[in-house]
Amino acid sequence: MTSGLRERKKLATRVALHQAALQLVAERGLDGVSVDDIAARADVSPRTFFNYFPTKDDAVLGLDPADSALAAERFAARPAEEDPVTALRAVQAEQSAAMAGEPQGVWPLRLRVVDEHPVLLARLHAAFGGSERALADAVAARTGTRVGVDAYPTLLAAVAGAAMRTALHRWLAADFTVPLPRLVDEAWDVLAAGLPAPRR
Amino acid sequence: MTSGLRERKKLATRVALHQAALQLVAERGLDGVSVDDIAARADVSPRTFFNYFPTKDDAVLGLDPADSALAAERFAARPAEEDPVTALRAVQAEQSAAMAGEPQGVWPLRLRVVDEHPVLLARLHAAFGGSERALADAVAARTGTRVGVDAYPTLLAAVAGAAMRTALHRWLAADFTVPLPRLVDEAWDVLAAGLPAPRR
DNA sequence: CGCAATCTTGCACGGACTGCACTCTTGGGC
DNA sequence: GCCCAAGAGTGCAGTCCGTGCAAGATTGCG
Repeated sequence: MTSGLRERKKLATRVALHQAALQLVAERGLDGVSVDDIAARADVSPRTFFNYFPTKDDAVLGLDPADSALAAERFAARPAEEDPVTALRAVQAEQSAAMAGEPQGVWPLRLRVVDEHPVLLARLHAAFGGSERALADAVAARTGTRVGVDAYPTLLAAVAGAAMRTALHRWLAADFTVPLPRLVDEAWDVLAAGLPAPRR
Repeated sequence: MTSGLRERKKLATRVALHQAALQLVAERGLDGVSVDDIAARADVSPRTFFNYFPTKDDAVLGLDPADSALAAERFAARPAEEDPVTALRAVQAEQSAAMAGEPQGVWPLRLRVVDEHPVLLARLHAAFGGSERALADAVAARTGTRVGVDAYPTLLAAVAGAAMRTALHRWLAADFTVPLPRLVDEAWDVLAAGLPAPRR
């Protein structure tokens, strides 16, 4: 699983850099923290920082680049006879549970920090965008449609992103007192019903 | 309407900077163009550039900051008895027609450039995000729901963004040979139906 | 015509990020 | 255990982005 010492060390510094970046920015704000600060707290040279993250912002978010393919893979792994929406709901149920269950409450902290820095929000959305593109391909494969030609795959992928972002937004607004998977589920209920106006 | 000479000149340089940025980046790529280059082509000093745009990326996109409130305003202006989805469809019909009708084909060029530079895509999505937040407030006001508490307003706003982005994506993919408003409309048809799997 | 507000510009600076070259560590063959 | 090749960490120098400040030019208005 975790192969050599080399791999483990590399992962460790990556995590250390992310933690340092996230915590420092939470304390001092994005502009109050320099790359040098982050590198110092993680005990590496400033130059090394850029061997791990291409950008200060990326270090703060600390997203695993492999994550962008994850949703698409899990979607593709669902039983073939399943409705696309049903399959997607299942995938996001898993994912949201995983996010909520991460140790140290990384996601809550991430979301708080992101909420205060529009730039990071843009970066996060860009990451979602990567997932969505991969997901659109998977949806196209499953439904026999074509990305770019038919509306369905791109739209469904984008809507999935919308569902997740909405859920995250409400999760933050509720100060993380509500289970994230439930919020995701509620979003899909509204979507599957065709977005009817709520009765007042 | 257009008041003094001052105002007109200011707008002119703003447009000049945007055009210069967009065209240069289309020619040489984002990294092949510096702020100095852009300022030079627009005939202003490099320092002045930053009086108009906070960022090189923003100059390339050249979005009017007032646009972020536009969708919400038009939505609020729709007849009160209208279904939220219906109202939103009408707003996006107007907007997409306006975008497609802009002189010089600015939007096609923008989209081509954005397509080649993920960073710009992130910035563009951030701009959409601004619109969506304002829109969510408007939806909340209309439906008597609360942003952050209820799913509906944030979700509907996010879905509207998804519809528009999907339409823009297909517009680009079709090399702008299909009318944008039709693509927007198709997206909403699928959404209003609850995202049923397309029959193969 | 002349003053006040506003724009433009140059200067200097800090921070992000990159290419290059050098050193140090790790992993594997012997 | 020894050695060497690959990979990782580091320092240095340099480019470009973006900002505060203060001086110079332009416009609007009385």
